[in-house]
Amino acid sequence: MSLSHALLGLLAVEPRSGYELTQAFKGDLGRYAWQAGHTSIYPELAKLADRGLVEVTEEGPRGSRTYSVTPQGHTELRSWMLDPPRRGTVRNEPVLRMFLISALDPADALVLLHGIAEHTATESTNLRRTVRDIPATIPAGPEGFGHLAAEYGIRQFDAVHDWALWAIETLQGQADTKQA
Amino acid sequence: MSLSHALLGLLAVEPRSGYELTQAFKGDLGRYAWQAGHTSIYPELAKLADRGLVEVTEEGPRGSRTYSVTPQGHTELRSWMLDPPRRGTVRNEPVLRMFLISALDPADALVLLHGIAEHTATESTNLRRTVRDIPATIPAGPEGFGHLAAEYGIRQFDAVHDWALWAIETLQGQADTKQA
DNA sequence: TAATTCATGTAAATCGTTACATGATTAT
DNA sequence: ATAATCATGTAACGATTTACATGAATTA
Repeated sequence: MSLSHALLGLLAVEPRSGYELTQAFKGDLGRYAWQAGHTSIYPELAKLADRGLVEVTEEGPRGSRTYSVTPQGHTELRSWMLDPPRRGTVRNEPVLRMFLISALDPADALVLLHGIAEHTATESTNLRRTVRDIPATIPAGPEGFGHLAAEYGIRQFDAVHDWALWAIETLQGQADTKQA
Repeated sequence: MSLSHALLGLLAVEPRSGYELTQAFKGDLGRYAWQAGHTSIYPELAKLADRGLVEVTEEGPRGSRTYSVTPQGHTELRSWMLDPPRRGTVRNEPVLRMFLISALDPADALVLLHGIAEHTATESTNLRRTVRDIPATIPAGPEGFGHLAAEYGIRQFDAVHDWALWAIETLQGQADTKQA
């Protein structure tokens, strides 16, 4: 279960309350990497605190509690990040669709591929816009790394886009050959 | 929950028993797209049968039962494949790590990035070998599509590899600038 | 003062994994 | 005969989601 590590990582960048963590999951993090709602975040914070990996370092208005990562928490996070990436849960719907394309007839497969080409083009454009809004010089601090993640996304979307175009050509080429 | 659609898709390509489906998830499908063990597959097959999306079309030795997709099942599968891809569960550990890179100090970040560059190079090479073993001409039937999925994987790994090299340069460039 | 946002929680239901369990058939 | 593989299942536990619930502080 990686929710604990997601929380640890976010708190390592900057101490936050459960509410603020919940907001973080509503942005690109939840969109591209890991989803979580407040009903799983609050209990998980309590568990992390029990294990001594985080602690409440500040209490604010409306009963808000700001959590920080303890030294043990940092150690745990670091080893999860750098350890031999043991097989985590693989659950990727878009890729599953790729594997199941063979269950569609060729006409439907082309419709699907055209949709993918369109979607990836849109997403890539959106991410490029996001990057353009970030100052040109990469800041030295934690913010600079958002740049790395965005660039990662752009390259990924572009690769899938190019693949979809290639796949469409390949399938159409086959169909033409058959008809001839 | 996409397990039902994964099963539907696999059975649409070719009728199989629960045991054979379990084997399918042990290959590239489970490695890259969707994981499932027999303890979730058997109950799910029963549910699909209850809903009339699959049916037992053959019984073999050792109590094995071969399932096929019904017409309703085909309809359901097709709309899942082509429908506006509503947001499925996003749960991607590698991408989560990308987002949390900012929680590491620069030296650790470089270690992580080097590991990624190495890993993606290896995976890409493996997949290229797999493709080379497939006959040069793409077969017309379902088998031909394995080619598409493999090409998808290769391009994805190459993109991440290039990104990691770029990220390493970017981070090192920053460090150098700072020191100068 | 009414609506919105901030801020946290619990309970029930669903889903998934691990461990447990059984027996038939085939290969050595 | 023994081991390996084929073939299916259940039970307990843990994680996740949806629905329910409350109240403080801020904004209009």
